[in-house]
Amino acid sequence: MAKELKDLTKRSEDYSKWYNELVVKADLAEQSAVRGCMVIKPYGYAIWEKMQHTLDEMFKATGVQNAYFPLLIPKSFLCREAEHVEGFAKECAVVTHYRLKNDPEGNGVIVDPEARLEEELIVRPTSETIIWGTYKNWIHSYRDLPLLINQWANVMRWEMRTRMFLRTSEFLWQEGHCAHATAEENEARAVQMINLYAEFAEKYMAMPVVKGVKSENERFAGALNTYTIEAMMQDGKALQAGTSHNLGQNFAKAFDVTFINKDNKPEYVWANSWGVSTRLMGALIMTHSDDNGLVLPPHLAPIQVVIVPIYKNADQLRQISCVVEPLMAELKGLGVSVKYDDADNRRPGFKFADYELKGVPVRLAIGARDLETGTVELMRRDTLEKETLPLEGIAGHIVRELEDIQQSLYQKALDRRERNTYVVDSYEEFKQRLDEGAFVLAHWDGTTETEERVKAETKATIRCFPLDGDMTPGTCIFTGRPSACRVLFARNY
RNA sequence: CGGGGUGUAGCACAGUUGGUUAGCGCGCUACGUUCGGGACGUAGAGGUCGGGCGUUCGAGUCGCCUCACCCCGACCA
Repeated sequence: MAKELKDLTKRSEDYSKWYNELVVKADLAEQSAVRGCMVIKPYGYAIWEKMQHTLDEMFKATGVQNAYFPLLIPKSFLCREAEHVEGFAKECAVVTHYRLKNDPEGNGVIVDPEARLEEELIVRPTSETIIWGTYKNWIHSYRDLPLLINQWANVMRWEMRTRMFLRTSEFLWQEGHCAHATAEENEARAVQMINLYAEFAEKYMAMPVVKGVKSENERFAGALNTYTIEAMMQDGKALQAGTSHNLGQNFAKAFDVTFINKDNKPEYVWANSWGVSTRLMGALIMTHSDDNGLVLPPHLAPIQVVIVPIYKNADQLRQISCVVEPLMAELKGLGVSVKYDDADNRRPGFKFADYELKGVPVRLAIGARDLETGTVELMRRDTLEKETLPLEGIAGHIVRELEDIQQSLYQKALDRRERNTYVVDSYEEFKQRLDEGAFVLAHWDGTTETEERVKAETKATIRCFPLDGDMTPGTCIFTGRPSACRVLFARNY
């Protein structure tokens, strides 16, 4: 037992390298042989699929359709939008050849030097360029607009340093690319999508977020305006969880995408793009998990309820199963995802610990004792509290309990963020609060120069101008110059 | 690309001033006893010690080279 615990502690230490000593390694992913890429294991992928399906339905409700564009982008496409190149073209994987051949010296295969591509292809780091290259052919009239497209895809950025879930070389994401006829409609769409992300984060991930606008320095290469949702992790650091960009007419101009408007005049199309990635899984882990492992909000848990039978022999198991099976049917009828773990190659204690590690929100245990008394033991993953309840009416109770867990996870995260958010008026306090792990609302003179100086001195960056922030002018706490409003500072992942 | 660190069984590690047959724990396999918080006993399987070259009678251990990974910077969702 002591050894087991030590082992668990070791796993905890191991995981802390990634997640700042917050949670135990929950075995969702592992590093692949390819530099900085991850293998997402089935249970981890099930969580991602749940996120995908939920987001997909939300997108479709706003009129967005899914499509798919090529993985490889001709290098020339990336040169079209100057600012985009400036911000993005650097850390990319490049395809230079199209064929291998057998090594004449017998050492396996080599790249065939004869097979050099005339133009290199870039493994997409994001798809704006190829999509706008395509939109040129799709958009001719105001009747073709708005064009609302989303793609679920993988992208690759040759990151110098990778971190599981938060910054892998290859990651899974969705990227929405919309084209609109007017600037107003376009801006409204960018705002709509950041609101959608915020709703997803709060309702499904139980993760409160600050909606805001990025500073000029932090915004997407080629965008007029970048909206962001920023979440606070358990150590007080910020994580950018989703973005939505108003790209103005930059990409339309770069790719010559015009339409004939109602007055029969040609006009450039207005563009926006928006995305969230497997980073959300990192956010989920770092927001709720504890030393026993994952804690999943019921709305995203692949398994919401696990039932563990406790029995001494096959006959007892049969009796327990007779009680469990109708309950399973009832729960499924209520839309609850339930697993009955009657595997006899693991003992109950092992299963308990294992499902805690997996973050299953509700656990039921039923043994011979319960059969006699007509009860069941229910445990909540978030509080680890156990209760013995009558079997009668348990399904309805579970549904309410799941909802309660969802709410209380959100409330707990919100309380933590509010407790650790400070309105600050001196540089001294600014530094002190950051060291404690906090969000800081402070006045700033609006210059990139000051922003970078603060980053160099404190490692804190401007996360955003909060959309519902305090708009009262003041004086910059770094330079004493006038400031239009308070901005949100934090250290970030 | 700079600075630091680690490579020994599936995982996590120990391995003395160089010494003969390379070890512990977890996991794995078989059998038995167990089963309400990660069970226990017995018996097993599993290693070109990251790779290469060198020093030596002898290298997991020393030297040089190389590769991979991790951490801190620059880059970034």
